[in-house]
This record gives sequence, C-alpha cells and structure tokens, in this order.
Amino acid sequence: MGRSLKSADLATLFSALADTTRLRLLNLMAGREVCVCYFVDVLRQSQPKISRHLAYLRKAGIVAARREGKWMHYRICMPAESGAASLLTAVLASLRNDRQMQADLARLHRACCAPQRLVVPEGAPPPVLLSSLRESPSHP
Amino acid sequence: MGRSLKSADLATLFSALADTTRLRLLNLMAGREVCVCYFVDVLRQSQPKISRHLAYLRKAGIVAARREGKWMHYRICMPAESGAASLLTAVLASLRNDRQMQADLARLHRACCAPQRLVVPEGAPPPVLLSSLRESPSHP
DNA sequence: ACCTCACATTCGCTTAAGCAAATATATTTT
DNA sequence: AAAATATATTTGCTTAAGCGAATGTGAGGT
Repeated sequence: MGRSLKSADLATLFSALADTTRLRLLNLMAGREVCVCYFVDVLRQSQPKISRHLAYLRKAGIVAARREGKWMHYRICMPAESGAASLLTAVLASLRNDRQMQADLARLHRACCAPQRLVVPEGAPPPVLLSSLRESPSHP
Repeated sequence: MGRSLKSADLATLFSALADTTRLRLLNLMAGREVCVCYFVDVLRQSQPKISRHLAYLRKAGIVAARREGKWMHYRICMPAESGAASLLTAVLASLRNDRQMQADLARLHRACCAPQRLVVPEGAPPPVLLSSLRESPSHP
C-alpha cells in the first residue's frame, strides 16, 4: 500500500478532477487504453484542447501515455497512494451514472465498430481493454 | 435517492474540494457541527480567510450554517444527489488517513477540553456531534 | 530529402481563485 | 444608544486556468 496521505496531494487530485472535459476523458479511459483521435471524435472538441487536458492529467500523475508509431494511447494510472487510488476508483464508478458519460461511451463503441461512420483516421488503433502493458508513467 | 448525476455538478464538487484549507475544514466538520472560532483557532489562519472558504463551501452546497447568537455553526450538508453524496463520504474517509487532518482533530479536541489553553473566546459553544438539527442549507 | 499525419505546445487573452488588509454587519453587553 | 464581539464581505493585487488560433515536433510514407 502507498504512503500516508498528504492533504496537498489530495487537493491536487481534486484540481485535476475539477473540469468536465477531464472527467469525460477519464470516463472514456476507465478500464481501457484510448488513442487521442478517439477522444477528439467522441467529445467533438478541438484536438489542441483535448491534448491540453490530457497533459494536465498526465502532470497530475493520474494518466500515462504510450506511443505507438504516430498514435498516442492514454490510460488511467492509479496513484501509488492507496487513499487517492480508492477515491479515483469511486469517482470512476460515479461517472458511470451520468447520462453524458454513458453517451460518450456509446459513441466510443460506435466509433470502434462502425468504421464507415468514422471521423477517426483510417487505420487508427481501436481502444484496447487494459491487461498487458507495464510501463512507468511518462513525465515529459 | 437523488437525481441522475450531471457531470458539471461533479466538476463543481471537485472544485470545492481542490483546496487544502477547505479539506481541513471539512475534516473538522466530519460528524460534528463546529463554531467558526474553533476553525480559526485550530487551523491558525486568519478569520477572513476561514470565512471566505466556508462561504465557498456553502455556495457549493456541501456545507450549511446555523446561527446561535453571535456564533455561527457550520456542518456538512450531504448533497441530494446520491453519487455526489457517496463520493463526499469517501473523501471524508480518506482525510482520516492524513497526518495533518489527525493533528487538526487532536487540536480541536484539546480546544474543547482544556479551556485554560484556549485561544477561543470564553463561552464559545463547543462542537456538538450531529444528531438534532433539521434546517435547510443557508443560501445568503 | 520532403511531405503528411497525429499530436503537442505556445501565445494572447479573459476569467476566476487565493491572499492580506480594510471595512461592514449582526448580536450581545453595558 | 454606544461599545464590544463574532463573523462576513469588499478591495486591490497576484497567480493560475481555460480557450481559440497559430505554430512546433516526431514518425511514416513517398
């Protein structure tokens, strides 16, 4: 289990969660690894905006990135601190009750399974359920 | 049970939690009603600063106030929305693992039980465990 | 080498948060 | 009614967040 909680860490975690776009991104990443182009397609927001929020999450240490050729895959990276980790888990559970979050997930699944309706670039690697992968969080 | 979650509400909740001073205040209010003068004494921060953060929590709807003569008592007011409520409960549980939060509670108990060491005004009503009280949240 | 694609970062701007210091308000005391 | 007490709000300032628009970067394709 992780070190004892520092309240400053908790405040930082909550700052990272205090934005609807970032919550939507985390919701899409719950249990899977997602390529940036899917975020842009599903949330219908500009690519720089998505990238900025992903960078924010990365700096907060709750998301990790993996490069695969031209594509960048993001996934949730559970905080080492156990209290923070269980909180984040509770947050992800709460998100599942939100209408918009459910709609986002539906849109993500449509993007993966109905290639003809894609705005996503051809050949983009679809989201993959988390199982493999054993890398350290990227801190650029 | 509360209405279905709106992600905007969640982001607002996290904004309210994204500050160490406010987390310390919430920790002190966990399970009891506390008079402002105790916050000032325990946290050793200026009275206007404490009041500002209490106002922030009140506007976010997670804290309610009750007046008793000169004194104002604050208490946690669980959000109607069930997802937000269980999240807040999880947060309060996490706070209990924090060293500083534990020290704050110890200081609060000392302030209540050792009147000669008080910086708190004479005759200030001590924190009371939540049981009675049935008022609507104050939205000034 | 050059070009394109997928993504990241910077710039300029607007808005909000946080602070200390000062001031205002409500209630009790005298 | 005046003074004192407990708390709240305002003011002025600094810092950070969020956005769109523009620009930079790294990997593949030709």
